Amino acid sequence: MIQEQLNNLVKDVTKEWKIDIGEVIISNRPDLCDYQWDGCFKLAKILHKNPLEIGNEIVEKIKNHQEYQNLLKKVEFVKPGFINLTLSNQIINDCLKEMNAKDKFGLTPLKKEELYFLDYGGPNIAKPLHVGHLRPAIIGESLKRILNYRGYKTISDVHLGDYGLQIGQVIYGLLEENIKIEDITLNILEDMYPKISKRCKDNKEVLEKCSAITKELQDGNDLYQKYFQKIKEISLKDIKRIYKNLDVDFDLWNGESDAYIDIPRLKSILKPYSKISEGATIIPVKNDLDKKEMPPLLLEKSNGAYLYATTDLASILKREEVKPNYILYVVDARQSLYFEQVFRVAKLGHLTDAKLEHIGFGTMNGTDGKPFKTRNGDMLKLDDLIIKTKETFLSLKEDNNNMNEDDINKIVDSIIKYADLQNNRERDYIFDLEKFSSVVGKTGPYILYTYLRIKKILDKENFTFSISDQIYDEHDRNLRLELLKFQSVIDKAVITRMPSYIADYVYQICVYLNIFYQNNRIEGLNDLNKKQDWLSILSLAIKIVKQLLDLLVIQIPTKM
RNA sequence: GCACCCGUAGCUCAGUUGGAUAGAGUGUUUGGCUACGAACCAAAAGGUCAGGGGUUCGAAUCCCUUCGGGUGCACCA
Repeated sequence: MIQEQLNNLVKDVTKEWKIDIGEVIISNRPDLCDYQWDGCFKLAKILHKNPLEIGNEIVEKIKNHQEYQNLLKKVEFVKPGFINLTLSNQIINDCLKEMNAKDKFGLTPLKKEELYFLDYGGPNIAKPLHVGHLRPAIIGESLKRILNYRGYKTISDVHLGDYGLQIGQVIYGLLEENIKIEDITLNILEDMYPKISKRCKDNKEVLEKCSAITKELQDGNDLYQKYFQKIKEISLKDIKRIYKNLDVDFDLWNGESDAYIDIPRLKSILKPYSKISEGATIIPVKNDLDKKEMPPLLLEKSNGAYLYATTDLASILKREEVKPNYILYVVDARQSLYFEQVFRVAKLGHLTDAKLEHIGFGTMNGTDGKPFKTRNGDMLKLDDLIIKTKETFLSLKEDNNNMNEDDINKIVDSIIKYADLQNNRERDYIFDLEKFSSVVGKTGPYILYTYLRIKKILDKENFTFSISDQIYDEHDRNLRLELLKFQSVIDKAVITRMPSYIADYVYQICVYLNIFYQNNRIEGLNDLNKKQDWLSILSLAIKIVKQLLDLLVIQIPTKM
């Protein structure tokens, strides 16, 4: 990897000072150089010298280094204190050849193998999937693919919300309306939860009844268990259908109810740390370093029923069986305090050796900046979002109606996923239906379109990959240089757990591809060497684009 | 009340161990199809990085403070 080679070069020429100076980074002034290094400032400060003096000294050393001719076309020291590095054509092309030849475009092997356990999706079996479920599903799936691609082992678990109060509420409603188990349908379930949930807010008595049902269900009440099984069966079938459409996949379909058998063990482990407060079992997690308030974790309700926290902790015990190095929870950022509590309890009881991370994502707001709701105050169902996006897409061009169904679905899917994944996941974001139907600019279709138009060139021509040591113009060079960033982008996405870096990168490659396309016509080229080089570069570029799209859970249509 | 997050172009947003001239998309104005597909490319205009103070050779980024917005704070998930 080129960046590493440059780093080694700089380290080598500065080793006599034995000072840790920063890394060589990709230039933020591409008009001046390809890579930059700003360690002169730090060196100058520590050595009490003029940065200019040090800079010139280092430049001389680099020029005299044995690797210089091979790696660089130019190295210079510029005003405030930067060392600017410009790559030689030779090394750029060598790197590209290597990327093409090696598996995963030459991604360096991991230093050690680790297992990531990912908890994402988190659908609730009592209610239909709505647009709010889009983010955890897509971010989680994308992260899983990124980690996997980087070489880590992963296990994904959907972690169904299937044993809490919401089930008690639905069962209460079904019994009240005398709906028999065999008559339960998806539609009935979809109506029931919001109805009873609202009543619980207004009426304490109903809430208590639902709470009691939940408790009895957890204790194994036969009738409630039968209702629960049926509700789960119907609901899960629909949930699986939607995730399949989204190309989101899980290794495990466990839920809160599956964690139940580990609760007695959990309770005994946590016994030394537990206290009874107002009839409920709590675990204080505040420590002396806390500036903020840190409420205790509620392990068991005063009526003996278990909560989200109980099953989450019990799930950790179960997950520990596969000895994960990390457990990632891809859940709404508003739950950060909650996860802080859970993680502290997990540490108290030494439930796992894994590092626990809350991968929070921002709240989805409407265009008014308030939490998103449809006109009638509900959440927009995920199915409806897809239907609406599809309708808008078809109305854009008459040609779109002539495309095959599968291609249309893939494009619509790319619109939705790319609109979501390009956001920095930690921030709240505006859910704008208009944005979810745009096909121009920085969108899924822009990338797919770029891929297909380049693919078409390649399909017409007969060639095998081979590149000379030439680079023909600035557009050509920019494209080649962009491809070299592959490893550093993947690494950044892994470290920050942010798919948006991948989304950004694939867009940037496509921008350079389109500029190239516009300026450098391949068809009818007389210079056969140039033609060969360009076809090779384009073929490598779109292979990379395809791979990056896969990491973003986006599929490529046959045409558009 | 306490705590956390956020405030960057008209709008939506990048900018993460502090670096050079703060970047995209969209919208506005304008130019480019006899063309490997114009779902594209090119150009212009658009900024007190919420305000103030501090640290630093250097701050959108770190610290303090004011204002504005959002979120969370035990029997929901």
